[in-house]
Amino acid sequence: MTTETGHLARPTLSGSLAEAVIRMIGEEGLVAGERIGPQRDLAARFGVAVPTMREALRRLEGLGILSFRHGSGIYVGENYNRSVLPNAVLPPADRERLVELVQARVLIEPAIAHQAATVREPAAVARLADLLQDAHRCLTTGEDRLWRVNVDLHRAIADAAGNRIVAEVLDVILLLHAEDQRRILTLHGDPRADYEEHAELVRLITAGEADEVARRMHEHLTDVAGAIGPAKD
Amino acid sequence: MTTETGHLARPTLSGSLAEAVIRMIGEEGLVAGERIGPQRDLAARFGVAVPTMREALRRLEGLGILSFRHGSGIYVGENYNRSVLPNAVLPPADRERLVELVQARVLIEPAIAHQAATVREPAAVARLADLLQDAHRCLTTGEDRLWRVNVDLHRAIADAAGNRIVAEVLDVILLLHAEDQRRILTLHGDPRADYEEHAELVRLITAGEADEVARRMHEHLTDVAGAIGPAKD
DNA sequence: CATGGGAAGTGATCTAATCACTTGATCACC
DNA sequence: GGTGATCAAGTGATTAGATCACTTCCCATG
Repeated sequence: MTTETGHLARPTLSGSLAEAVIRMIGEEGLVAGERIGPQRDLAARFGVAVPTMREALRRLEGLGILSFRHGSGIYVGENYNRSVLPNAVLPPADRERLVELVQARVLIEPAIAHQAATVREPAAVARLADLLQDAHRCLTTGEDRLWRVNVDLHRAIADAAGNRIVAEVLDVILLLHAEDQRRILTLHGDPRADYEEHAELVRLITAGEADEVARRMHEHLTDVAGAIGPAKD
Repeated sequence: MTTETGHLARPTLSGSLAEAVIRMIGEEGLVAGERIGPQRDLAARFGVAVPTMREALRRLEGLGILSFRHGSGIYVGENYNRSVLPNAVLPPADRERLVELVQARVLIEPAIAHQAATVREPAAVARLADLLQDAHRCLTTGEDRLWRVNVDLHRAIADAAGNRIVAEVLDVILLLHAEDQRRILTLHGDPRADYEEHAELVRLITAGEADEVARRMHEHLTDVAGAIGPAKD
């Protein structure tokens, strides 16, 4: 029970190498998308053989902190300096797992919306308006992008709450079994009603109506959860 | 679409190997702590050279899905079939980051407590009583374990909510910069008051007082956040 | 100016050998 | 007979160098 080291110890060479690479990225001020040196140079720099260096780099690739491109180079990934990460190699989800995923959203997102209406991070609030408009466009033209836009809208709400950890948590939840979530939610959802509810959520956040937006967000998500939850397949 | 592939694609050999290993673990029904075969056998089985196989395994090690023990074997780790993972190689946290961490708890935990008082997963509720008693013992004897016990109590509350995703989220938040969190919270906290508040939280959960426990949890955490938040160092 | 080819840079994989650590059994000693 | 040291086998860790595959970009050609 209370043992649990959380796999944080790194007594191994490969482990300390990974740590050293992280430090190096920080010192050189590299950001996501930029290239780190060639593996051969890195190996020489840290005084190890290429395969050993590659093991350390692969480890970071698993976390999404690095990204390999054959023939091109090794690049800093999106998850560098990100705290909460999704398990990228998760076994396929059963129905129960998906229900839990949606219920987790029911639990967390109202609180996020409440905070968003309180903090109202300007950049994110501006993006809310854009996304809403974009969603409306997709709705009239029937574009496939609608799902993505709606997800981005929920993420923008989290951004408006002004807390990176919270934003990352929601990000991960929305990313987990993303395809399954999309299938299940588009199946049970009404695009028109979704849009109206999103518009109302954005209005309430902009107006700073924290309590009301939390209530509405709860309803917005409970509708979906209720539709898929009880169904036993 | 907004770019962002979420590093889910695995066109590389090392990537599909990692996926295959995950499948293999599932098929053989292995659980955390059990040994997977020797790397040489695995390499032969999947028809690749040892270094290539090791790269795939290292990638999973980075995620905490595997654990290497020199001379002993390679074992299934705690994070197998876990959805939400902590970044184990995070650069050191600045003060702002730690404040966000605590604020994230303020945001999420009241909702968790509310759900816990509603669902009241029996096993977890039973553990709550045990942990409370344990905390009391630590308090009287002045043991160092108190911090760990208190953290476990918060985690048990999340378990009582009966949602694995939510429990994992809280787990990760409590694990992030754990040492910094411990330092900052023990500095500003009053062990005696903490115990009383925890006892009240447990009582309310057991009694199913969802709204009240959410309010109390919010206060319980706001006290701490308020104490460390404004201070500009 | 556009295009195709080729050279250089870089990652991907392999082979095969050696070293280091763990584990368990064996065996000597008490 | 029990206890402890020792050793052998199993397994991970690291190395070296070579070769193949992919990307990028420059330059010559049309």
